[in-house]
Amino acid sequence: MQSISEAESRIMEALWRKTPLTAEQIISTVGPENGWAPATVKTLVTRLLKKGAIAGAKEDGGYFYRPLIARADWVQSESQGLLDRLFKGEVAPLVAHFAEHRQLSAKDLRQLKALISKIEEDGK
Amino acid sequence: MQSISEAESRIMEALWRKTPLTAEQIISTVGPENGWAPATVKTLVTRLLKKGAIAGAKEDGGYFYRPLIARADWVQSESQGLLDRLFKGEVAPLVAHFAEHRQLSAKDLRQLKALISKIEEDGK
DNA sequence: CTTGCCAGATTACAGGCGTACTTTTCAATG
DNA sequence: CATTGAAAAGTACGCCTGTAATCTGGCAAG
Repeated sequence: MQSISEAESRIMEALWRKTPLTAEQIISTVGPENGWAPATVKTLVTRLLKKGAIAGAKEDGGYFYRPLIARADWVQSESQGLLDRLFKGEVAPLVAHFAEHRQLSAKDLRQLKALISKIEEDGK
Repeated sequence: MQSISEAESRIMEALWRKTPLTAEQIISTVGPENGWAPATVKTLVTRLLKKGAIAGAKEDGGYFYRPLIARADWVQSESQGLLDRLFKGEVAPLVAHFAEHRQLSAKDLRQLKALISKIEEDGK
């Protein structure tokens, strides 16, 4: 509950990509990705269990882990903090910042315009 | 150099708001803001000194601290990390996320449209 | 019924962080 | 020159994190 650490989030990402996963599967995806020993992955899984961020249960022949919190919720709390701390909670300055640092691709621009149109459409 | 911690960033913010500041001034702004004892603020200042994030020097009668790194640079590394970790480096999904969570104010929308227009204008 | 495997718990340990006090070292002032 | 006052360095300490190994208890297979 009290915030997922950086390393722990790697486990979560794996589970959000594909759910459920066995311990074996988590270890074989997340381990190599991060250069972690199996024991390390198990520790992180244990901590996530204790935090209530994931749950494990045996289902049809295997033992599977599932995330208990939604990625969107996690993303929300992570990005809200940054937005508040760095940009006084305003989205536009954040985007402006990325624009200044050449992080705005043509694709982003296209998607942003579409997004804005859609929002205005809905609001109408 | 190796990343400014959350608590340390409060000191930096004070120095970015107004530079230079004396130890006294830092303590009297940052301390109450965060409920920190003077000793705590001094520790954070020391760590920032050791990290090379700020510098202290005596100038006309007082001892003043100045930031050695620009806020823009710090904001950049902070937000880049989040963008990469959470949104695969794409800005549009980030904005979409905020839109879905009602974090997009009318003001933001207006500013975003202006920003996009300006970018397209420049690119032309 | 026994044995072995695996999930979960326990233990380990160093480094960073938040919080804070104490000691040392200078520079200025009397 | 001596004292003082503040800056900087050192000490402290508990918690979280990253990294990892080991112990334990229950279920499944033989």
